Amino acid sequence: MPELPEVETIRRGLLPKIKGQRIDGVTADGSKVFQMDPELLGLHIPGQVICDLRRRAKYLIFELERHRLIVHLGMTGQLTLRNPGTRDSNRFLRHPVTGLQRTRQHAPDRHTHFQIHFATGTSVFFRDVRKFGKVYLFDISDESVEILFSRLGPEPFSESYTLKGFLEKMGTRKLRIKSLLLDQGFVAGVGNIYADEALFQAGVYPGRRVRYLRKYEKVRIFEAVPDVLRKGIVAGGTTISDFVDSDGAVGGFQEQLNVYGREGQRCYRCDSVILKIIVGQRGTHYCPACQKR
DNA sequence: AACCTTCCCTGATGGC
DNA sequence: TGCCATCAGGGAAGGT
Repeated sequence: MPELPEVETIRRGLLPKIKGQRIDGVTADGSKVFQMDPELLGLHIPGQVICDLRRRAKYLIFELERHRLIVHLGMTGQLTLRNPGTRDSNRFLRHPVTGLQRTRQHAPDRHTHFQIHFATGTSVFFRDVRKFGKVYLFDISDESVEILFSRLGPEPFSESYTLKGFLEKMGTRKLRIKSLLLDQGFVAGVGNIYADEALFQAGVYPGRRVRYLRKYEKVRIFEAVPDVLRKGIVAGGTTISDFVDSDGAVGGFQEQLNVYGREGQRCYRCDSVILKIIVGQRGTHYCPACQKR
């Protein structure tokens, strides 16, 4: 599940390879991931240069000369480069939930929803098995793009992410802290994995009601969120099932997870058995000794 | 307004 | 062997 570190890892991998490249052609299928007529891609995109690739929350924004192509990877979305000079891989990563996933550059298949081709022969593929991803195309002068981002909270690495704002937004809210961290309007970019890891690092039980948190606990959560996200980026993201970077390689942060996916295993810090519960309809992992109720 | 639940979607898995 | 329920979850929609 691509969260901020996975999306940022993709951005950093793609940017140097595609910046300044002129788009030669585009192919797209009729998938529901497209939030516009997919034929508009072929109509508008070819001929334009990719000026930049930015990220806002979990969205990737391809800045073209006259358009913005915006991609949200949803649950299983992948954005990869394919170099015609490199052999496609037949290696797979095995996962009990989502099964076999390619781990290297691969040829397009039935889940590949669009391809951007460059004159060099290189392509960018968007592949999404479960189709929870979304693709948008905006004219560069279309200000309605802001509607897409208007409800997003602060970027955890920006100056808009302040303790003061963090505490104020918590206010006297009654929901559970895990659910609040998943709310993209509270802080942008946190998903299920990093929410669990941040709460472990902060030593806070995920089911705690926000209004009953002590101030020092809120401060620790405030600090833990960017900290675990940063560690995730440094490790190249987390691969539980589908995530691959722009070169098709798996991430490394799954090796550093303290609680996520570790149900029944021992806590590295205190040797207690990690538990899994449901919070806000999401699987939630925690250490009952390090994160007391 | 705040909060909670349901839905979308696919492929692997386990029970019968 | 096949069939069906179950699970994973980001985010929007619908309900209370």
